[in-house]
Amino acid sequence: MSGTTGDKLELILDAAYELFGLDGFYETKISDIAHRAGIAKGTVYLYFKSKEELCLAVTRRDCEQFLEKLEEALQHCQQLADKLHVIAAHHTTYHFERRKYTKLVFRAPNNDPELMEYMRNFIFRYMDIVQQVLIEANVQQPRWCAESYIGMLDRVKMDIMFNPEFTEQELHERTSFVASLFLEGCTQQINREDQLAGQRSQEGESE
Amino acid sequence: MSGTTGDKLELILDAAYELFGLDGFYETKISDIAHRAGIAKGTVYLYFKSKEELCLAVTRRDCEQFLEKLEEALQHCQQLADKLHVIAAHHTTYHFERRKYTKLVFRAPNNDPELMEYMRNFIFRYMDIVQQVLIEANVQQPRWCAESYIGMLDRVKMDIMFNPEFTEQELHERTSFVASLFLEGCTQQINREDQLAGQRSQEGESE
Amino acid sequence: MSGTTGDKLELILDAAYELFGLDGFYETKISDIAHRAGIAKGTVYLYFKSKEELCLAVTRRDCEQFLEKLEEALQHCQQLADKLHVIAAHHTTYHFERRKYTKLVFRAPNNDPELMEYMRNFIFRYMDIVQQVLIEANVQQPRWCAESYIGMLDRVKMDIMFNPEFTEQELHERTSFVASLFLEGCTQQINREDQLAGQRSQEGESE
Amino acid sequence: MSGTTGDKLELILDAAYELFGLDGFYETKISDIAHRAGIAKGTVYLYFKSKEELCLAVTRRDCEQFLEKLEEALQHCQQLADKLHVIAAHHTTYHFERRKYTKLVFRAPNNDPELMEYMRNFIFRYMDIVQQVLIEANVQQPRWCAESYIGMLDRVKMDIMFNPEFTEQELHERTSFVASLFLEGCTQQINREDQLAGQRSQEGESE
DNA sequence: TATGAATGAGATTTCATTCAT
DNA sequence: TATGAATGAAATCTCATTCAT
Repeated sequence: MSGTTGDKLELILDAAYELFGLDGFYETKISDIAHRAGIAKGTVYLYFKSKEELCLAVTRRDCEQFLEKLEEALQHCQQLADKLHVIAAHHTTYHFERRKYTKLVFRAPNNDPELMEYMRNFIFRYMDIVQQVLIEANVQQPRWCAESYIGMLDRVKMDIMFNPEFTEQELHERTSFVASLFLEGCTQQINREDQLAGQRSQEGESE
Repeated sequence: MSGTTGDKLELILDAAYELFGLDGFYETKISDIAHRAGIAKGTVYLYFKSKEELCLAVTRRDCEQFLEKLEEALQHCQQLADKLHVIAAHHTTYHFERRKYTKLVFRAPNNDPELMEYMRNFIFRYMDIVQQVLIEANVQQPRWCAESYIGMLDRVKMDIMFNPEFTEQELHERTSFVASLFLEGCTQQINREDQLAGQRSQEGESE
Repeated sequence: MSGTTGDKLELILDAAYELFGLDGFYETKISDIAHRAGIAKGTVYLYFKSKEELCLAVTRRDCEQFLEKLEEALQHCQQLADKLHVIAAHHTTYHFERRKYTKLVFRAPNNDPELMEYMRNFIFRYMDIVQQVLIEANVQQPRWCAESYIGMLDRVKMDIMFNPEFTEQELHERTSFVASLFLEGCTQQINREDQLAGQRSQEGESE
Repeated sequence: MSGTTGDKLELILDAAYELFGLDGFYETKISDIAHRAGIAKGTVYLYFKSKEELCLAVTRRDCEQFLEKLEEALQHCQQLADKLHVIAAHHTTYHFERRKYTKLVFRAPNNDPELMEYMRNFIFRYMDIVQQVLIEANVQQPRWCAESYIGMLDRVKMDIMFNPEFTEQELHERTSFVASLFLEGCTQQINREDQLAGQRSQEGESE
């Protein structure tokens, strides 16, 4: 009545994002979504042909936003280390901010080919961006590196999701940690540690 | 007599693993499972109180096996590098061998607390094993390192799952790559590359 | 519009009353009720949350009607004897008119606490009405008398239900009989009979 | 193994009586009965063709016992008043003793013709006994009187069943009350009361 | 007789989707 | 567009009964 078409579409997407994210695709009823959006059940079907299509739209909006913001953030820095940190921070922060809803990813319709295809594509695009950063810095095997980096970050995401007490403080630490681990590997730390140990043992008799 | 009982339980678990893995929890009907196991629908309920409980049992069997085999494999090597490689190989191979079914992980019942708890626990136990390996090698931040390593491997798992043409050859390459990246970080490679480039440019005119 | 809604609810209640009454709660399938009401199975669940709730609604409608009509009928008479007759006639006639369906009372869901509570309450309300009539006439032990009266009438109801050939003629006779028995007790009749017999034997030799 | 056939049959009947009585026919599972009887589910079917037949057997045993005991008790008295009291006491006591299980009557299979027929028959036999007592005392309309008497007693039974706090004390009072009400009617009490009131008002000015 | 694993018909209930208004 | 009552397919789970041992 008072709103335009666009308004209602947005309302539906918001409601669906929230409920799919909180309860999962299968557990969320169209009527719940309509109720939360403050519209009638039938109206949902004026905008989306099916529950699956709605889920795809929700996912798409979320993922596109994710990529957009990432690209924007990457424009403000030049160095590899900076860029990696930006990527990491974006990944973890994005999911931290949406930690109530991030579960969406586990709770999508299992057998919707369009959604599967979109997700496959999304991850490619995400990897492409990271890969590009690595290529520019002459990193070898940029594709696989990119993928590994995203994997490391996704594990942090899982922690955020599974652990309700995950703090912002921890978020920053973990973010920096992942970036540095990726850059230098774990051996660096061993080496340094060993070197320190070596120095210490030279200085005196220690275990 | 008692063998028959065991048989049937195993038949159900196998059928359920296959169908949950192929089609997802929600898309799989108990009657499908029964049919594939060659038994009657009601029989499933003699062994499992509910579909959720069956799913939990399937998941549990799978995950326990995963951890058992990992620990066994780790006993045959001493060096950090070897151990990391064993972990990586186990992770990727395990999922490669079950690549038709690994989807199970995405397709679990969304809101079954017992399953959620079990999965949470499983990941902890997995991380503990990796962490222990790192601790023995004096790696700093062993917990976070372990987690990152698993994240990197999980990303490979996703590739295996999403990409039907993933080859065994690629599997080995990716496995080694992840282990080495984790050890040395991506900068190592840049450095080497830069050094090589430096050397080459000293020797003559290079691009 | 709103009339339609009411219609459907009424249709369901009518169908359920008929089928629960004829066949019993457990033997009646929701699909039967829907079919008889000329609607879809799912529609029943728009109006009633469960089969039990539907049964409660059916029972409630029936019982409330019973009490309403009773109270109305009682307003038209003053004397105790008249009132007792009205009560008896109402009880027997009500069940005679519904003799095909009265079986409902035996055929309720066994363990629905709400229904149990409602029935318990209904019988109290019924007894209160009868008790009030007795109190106004200074009858001693009005509670227990009321209860006994209802018991006597309920036995007639059972006869009506169990005996398909129960006639309207018999109905009236039984009704009057119960009312008079309740008022005067069975001894009265013995006495009269004895007196009559005594008189007769005094007058001469009779049968 | 250690028991005879008779033993097991009795065990089953006992268990079935208890469970049908406590939970109702539909809510009681054959497996529950077997469990409580300490035998295997299949064994029940060696003794009874179906759940309905078992229920019939349980009911039959219960009802036959009821009638037997009643007839026995009636042999020990001569006067109408005594006999009526014996009938009342037997009815109420029997159900009081079994008050946990009396619910059986409401919870029988709805559409088993054999059981329906048996119950119809049982009530006839019960009424015949009471009727005979009344005939011997020259009570008019002995059939209807008998029926009314049983109705009054059945209402007490209902109270016993529905009211968990029904005491033995109350049981005796109610029993006597019903017997006396049946004999003398409620008017007697009014008359007496009125006479007393009349006497009192003659003796002085009292409210 | 006794067992209890196996069966499978069948019932309730849910909910995505439609469509008359 | 917007509504929401109505639909009905479909899925889980139960449990009386059977039967091989």
